[in-house]
Amino acid sequence: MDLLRDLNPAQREAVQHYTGPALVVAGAGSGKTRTVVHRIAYLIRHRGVYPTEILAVTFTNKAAGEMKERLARMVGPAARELWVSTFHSAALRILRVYGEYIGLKPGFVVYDEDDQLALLKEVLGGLGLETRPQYARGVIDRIKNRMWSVDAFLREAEDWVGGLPKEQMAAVYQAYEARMRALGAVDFNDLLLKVIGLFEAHPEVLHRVQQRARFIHVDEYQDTNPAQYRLTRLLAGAERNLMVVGDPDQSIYGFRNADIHNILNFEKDYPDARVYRLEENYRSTEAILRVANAVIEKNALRLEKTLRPVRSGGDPVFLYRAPDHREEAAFVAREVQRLKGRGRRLDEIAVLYRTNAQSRVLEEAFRRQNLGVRIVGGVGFYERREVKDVLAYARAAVNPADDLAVKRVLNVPARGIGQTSLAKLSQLAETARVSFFEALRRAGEVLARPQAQAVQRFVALIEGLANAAYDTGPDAFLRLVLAETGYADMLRREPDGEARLENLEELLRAAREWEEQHAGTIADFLDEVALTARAEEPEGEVPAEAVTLMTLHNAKGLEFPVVFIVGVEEGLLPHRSSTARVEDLEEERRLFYVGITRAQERLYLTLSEERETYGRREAVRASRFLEDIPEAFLQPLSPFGEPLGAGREPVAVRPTRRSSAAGGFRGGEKVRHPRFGQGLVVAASGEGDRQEVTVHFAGVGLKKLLVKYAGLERIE
DNA sequence: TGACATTTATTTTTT
DNA sequence: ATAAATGTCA
Repeated sequence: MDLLRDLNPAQREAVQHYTGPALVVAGAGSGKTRTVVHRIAYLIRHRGVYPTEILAVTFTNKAAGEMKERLARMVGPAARELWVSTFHSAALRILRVYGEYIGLKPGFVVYDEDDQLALLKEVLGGLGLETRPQYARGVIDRIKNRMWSVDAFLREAEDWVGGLPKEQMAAVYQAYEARMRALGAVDFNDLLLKVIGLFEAHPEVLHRVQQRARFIHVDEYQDTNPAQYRLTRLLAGAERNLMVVGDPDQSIYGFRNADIHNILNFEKDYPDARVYRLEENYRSTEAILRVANAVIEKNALRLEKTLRPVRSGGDPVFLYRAPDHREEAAFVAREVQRLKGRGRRLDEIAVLYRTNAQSRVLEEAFRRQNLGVRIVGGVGFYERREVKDVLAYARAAVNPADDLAVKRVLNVPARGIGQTSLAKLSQLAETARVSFFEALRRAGEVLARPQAQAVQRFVALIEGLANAAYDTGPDAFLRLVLAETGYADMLRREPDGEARLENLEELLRAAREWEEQHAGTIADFLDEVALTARAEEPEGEVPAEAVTLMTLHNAKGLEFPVVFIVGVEEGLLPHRSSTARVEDLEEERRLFYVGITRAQERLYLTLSEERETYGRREAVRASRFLEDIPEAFLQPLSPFGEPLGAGREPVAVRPTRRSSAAGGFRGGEKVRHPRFGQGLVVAASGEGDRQEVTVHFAGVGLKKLLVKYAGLERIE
């Protein structure tokens, strides 16, 4: 297969780039991944580079998996020698090998956000300080990301941060770090920071890793944070065979300390960098792209670039304004139903929103239309209580120093070890300066006979699990946990235990799937889980045919023939928390841009006039970003998806289902009104005499009517 | 200790 | 609207 065939001139040049730094500015849908994959294949086939010398870093594990697959197809078995992973997975892998060099315990665990918060709650309580753990976590994140020392923090930070004077916050940070060390835990930022520390303290280790990464690719470079930036520079070292790929217009992770300047300044960092620009868009129609360009043009912080469509013309971009969020969701569902009727497959359709909370109404609307949905992200699978409990047993077995995990499962299921006993044991751990688990071993010193015996049984249980952990695969180990701890029995006795047990079945399935791909123990599986984003989790039962629902953030890198972006309103997009600063506002605009450029053929923008948040109804205004789009680029729609404003009237109406019980009306029914004529019920509330319906009448618009007086007649 | 009622926070996005 | 945290009583 010719690696250069089927590439445009710009892609071809990038693919043939050999040594030295390179920046590939790749607009949305410009064949970015394709270019990287071909380049790696080209290095192997035509430049004599060994696969074991190539590293490719992606943003998500999923992206890494996809890239590996495409490479396998292109270069065959040699692909297995390539190093393709995320920054965090790569860092963890390095630390598992070289961690001892910098004093990491062999069995260290990776703490996720929830663990951090739980620990911080403890730390704040211990210091007698009052602030939200989330705030403290945010500050600690910032300290680590900027790689500040405590002194630097005291010098640089505002006097009052995260709800505390900065001196107190510094104390929180130090206590947090000390506890993390004692627990044998590292947080997400630590993964990167410790590798940086390792490389700086042990150049020979850096050198060895560099042999494994002589040719480096960093995907989504616009979303790298300062630590990732530093790590990249260290790895690129003197050889500097570094190709970064990205699009400043798609930088949407500023809140996670990603710094768009990393890509904007690449040419300053590497003055001899070659720059390749991929501006030809193969994904979207011209109609969609001109909207995208109109939106992103308004940003100041960018590298000038215009996406050129390859696909001319196309359907107009549609705009629908709903009376409220329910009707907005109903519109989307009806429209999807219509598209399905015209032969669209549901998996060709995505609905994107700014916040996860918006998914709920949509899910309900789709269910009413009997349309399957697949929700990506949202309430995390690995965040469910039962999953966390079972994994906490595994963590406790792998690393008994993990106090949080031990405390979590000590009395789950109930073992008669209550708050009082827990407090005494914690006290003992603190005064004796030993781990909580060690304190459990000495329970006899502080507890009465029955409690002490219960604790002893628990200690024996964990020790038994710990013994098994060395040589047991995740599936078998987790089964052991369920059986030995009585956890499964406990769930069987609970009212909603059935659903929880099913979730655990899902966990076991995930473990088995993992085992098919990797060889390893429960400890390795825990690593995997720690680095898995919510968007990459197992999803449980998904209908065979389903519409995809997800946040705009999760949609990055994906494409769909039909895309709906819902809630294009002030307060949501841009989000209310991001309107104060220009940088934040520009990021919101990029987020909108990312959403628009996911669409291949058809794009719908929808918004509501009223929306319920926190159970409170509020009037909302259209997003300021809509004003950036010339009116001629948008086609307003009626509630039935018929073009408005062009003098055309709604025609075909699609009743949802069977009509309801006598008298009552429901959404989707066709009705006749003595004065307004034919119309379609778009919403109904209340019952009997008090039933109120919202009806859309051709040429009249939406009317809210009391059924009792309206004199509506059902027609079909 | 557990069942139940009441209060409170939560909704920005996630490796 | 809802889930989690807190409080109250048996």
